[in-house]
Amino acid sequence: MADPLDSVFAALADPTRRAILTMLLEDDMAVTDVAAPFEMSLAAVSKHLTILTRAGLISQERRGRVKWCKLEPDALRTASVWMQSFGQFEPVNLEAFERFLKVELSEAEPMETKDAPGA
Amino acid sequence: MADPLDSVFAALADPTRRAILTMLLEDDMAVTDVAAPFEMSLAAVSKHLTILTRAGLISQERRGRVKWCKLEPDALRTASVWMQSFGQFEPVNLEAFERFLKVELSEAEPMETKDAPGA
DNA sequence: GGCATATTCAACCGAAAGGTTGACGATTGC
DNA sequence: GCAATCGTCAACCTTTCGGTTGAATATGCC
Repeated sequence: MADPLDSVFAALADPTRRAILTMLLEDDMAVTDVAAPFEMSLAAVSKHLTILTRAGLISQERRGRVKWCKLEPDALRTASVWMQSFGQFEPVNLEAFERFLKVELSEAEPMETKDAPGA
Repeated sequence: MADPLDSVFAALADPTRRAILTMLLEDDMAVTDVAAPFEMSLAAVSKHLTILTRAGLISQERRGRVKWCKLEPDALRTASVWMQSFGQFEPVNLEAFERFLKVELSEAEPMETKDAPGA
């Protein structure tokens, strides 16, 4: 996987890993505490954390016998920027991009879902 | 995969599919033309297009024996909003966007020098 | 030292991803 | 009508993914 976007998007594709990122948004956490809310084993969560780390989405720092997990938003920014480029069709129109962002951020709360493009 | 974010991010995790989306950014294309620049078989590309369709990232419309593929950016927006509402980082900065465009567009070029489908 | 705690490793498993090939159903054009 | 074109389907293969379990490796505590 040469392209970092590969690993970032692959990491984001799993609901458990997205939930972990959301948890880490509030605070840094130890591995055991990250694992607590999930039904799966600790080892499974540990694997998820490895995947998130390799994607650059989190960092892990060991202090004593506890490993602390910390959100690393930079990797998310890269992917976000990539996706933004599809939001508007004039690739170099930064004004449109700016307008788009304003609308986007103000609508950040209601996550509407759309499907069935067949229409 | 209940959550639409699952399928959207999973679709974006593959470099072939991201390349397809970039191609469709310029114009709607027939399946055969989409497949032309890639080394893999037509059937493989057809599968990728099915995945993109199920994620809602593109739509496919059959006219005669040709099936046209069209970008559907709305699905991307859902994922984008998720990342924005998530990010502690300041709203995507325009410099990063500009830098991204330069890199992305210069990388997209050699792929299309083959037969320039849909140009 | 000895034991509990924190985390990973290793081996294994079933399912899904991503690719191939060959056959097949439509559609078009001569 | 028949052959070429467009695209998918079906079967198959290999690799990766996401999970399990049990053992192993630190580390902290008394």
